[in-house]
Amino acid sequence: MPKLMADDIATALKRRIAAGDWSPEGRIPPERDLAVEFGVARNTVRKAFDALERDGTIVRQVGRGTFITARDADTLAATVARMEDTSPADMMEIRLLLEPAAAAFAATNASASELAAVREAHQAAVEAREMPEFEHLDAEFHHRIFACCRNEFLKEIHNLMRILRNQAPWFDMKRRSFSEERRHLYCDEHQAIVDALVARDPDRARSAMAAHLRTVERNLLGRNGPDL
Amino acid sequence: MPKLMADDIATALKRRIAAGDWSPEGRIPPERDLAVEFGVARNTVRKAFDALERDGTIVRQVGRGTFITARDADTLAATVARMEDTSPADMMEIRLLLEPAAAAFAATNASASELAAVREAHQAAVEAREMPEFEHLDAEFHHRIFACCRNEFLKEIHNLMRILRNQAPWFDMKRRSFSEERRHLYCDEHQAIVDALVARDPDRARSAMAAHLRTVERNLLGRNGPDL
DNA sequence: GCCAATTGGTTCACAATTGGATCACGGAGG
DNA sequence: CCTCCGTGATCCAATTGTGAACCAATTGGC
Repeated sequence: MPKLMADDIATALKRRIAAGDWSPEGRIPPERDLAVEFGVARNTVRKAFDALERDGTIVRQVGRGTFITARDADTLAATVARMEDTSPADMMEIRLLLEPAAAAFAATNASASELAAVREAHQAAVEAREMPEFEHLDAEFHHRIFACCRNEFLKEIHNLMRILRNQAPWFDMKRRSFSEERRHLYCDEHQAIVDALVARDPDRARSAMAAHLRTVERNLLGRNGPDL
Repeated sequence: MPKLMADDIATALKRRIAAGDWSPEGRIPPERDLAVEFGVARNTVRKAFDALERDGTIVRQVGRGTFITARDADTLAATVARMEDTSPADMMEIRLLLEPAAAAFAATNASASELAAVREAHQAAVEAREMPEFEHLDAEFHHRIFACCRNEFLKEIHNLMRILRNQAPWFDMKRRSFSEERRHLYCDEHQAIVDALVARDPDRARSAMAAHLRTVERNLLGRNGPDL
């Protein structure tokens, strides 16, 4: 008979919580069940829970159950909230990481109709004259490339970036950096990307996209990107 | 059996809305039908709808029905909901894209204390014996590398991936693929990454991480990754 | 224009589950 | 002998799900 079973159970529970046995923000099995599982009286489990409750790792609610107090870092909502503070520089760094790869994927994986959709978005952007409309079509162009990748997760990550970039501070920045000359440059670079996709040339697609993004970075942040 | 069904149903509904199951005209089946479909009392479905109505994803009208408000798949919440269905293969593809780059960033940018934190997590993982604990420390190791990158957005993306991988279907998959032998292999590969970081060698860090992830991919998906 | 069917809104009593609290019992150890 | 701690049991209080009934608004057919 080991001394202080309650303490032992408390530490065992802590480890299992830390290990993620019951997902964060999740519910812990009822005291009665755990008592059976540990082969111990319910009162003893309660003692153990008392300790965990005191140091704040769990919360108990009559009639509902016992819950792990999720640390902020471990919830989707908190993570997304933190993303909303992303700086333009950080964002550009990630775009530079993901989009050339996405363009390469697209060059190998895209179906004919998907390619047509990309060209169509490009064409629409060429014809757009005002800044908000061009902005929207530009984003659509990039998004359709991601839609060719055969990777839903990558597509959703880009979706996320697009939403973040559509929020107020970004919009002002884009407006300030916009000019007719730059719009033409972007269209040319888009054309180069489309050409590479149509040619099914992943490497050229990758480098065309990288070149384009470095241009965007230069215009947006007023400095040279790294030479990748 | 009160097991917080309303919450479960609410998240299920959110996901189906995000996925566009019964869009596009925006109408959701009647409460009575859904109650049957979920095998649950109508009152319970109503509870779930109450939550969705509060956070504005649906609108209800007596005599007409329940409708999706944000038909736009362009909200953060919907995007994240769709991410929850990410397949392991897609996830691994993105990890293979981001983590080697992150390791390279870390090799150049990490502060001494951040490097120490990475080593500490590695050491703890080496000493862990049980599968859930090792799993958790393994994730922590990877996350601390991202924390060295000087890119908050990249860090949060990884956080997001970590949370997704902690959900039920993934957990079972990881458990099945786990073995003592593989744990040792992972530890060795982690060591190689740590060595490269300490040596401040971005290229070696990148390739060590890539090699590690290909091992993980092989074990998790039971096939060879592409030779990058 | 009226009526019936559909659909969300509301309320109620009931049962099941779950944490909260207390008590008597018994063994281990001082 | 006395204290500490786990056991087993009992009862309480809070929450949730169930099933049913009825109301109110909308729609569509007659």
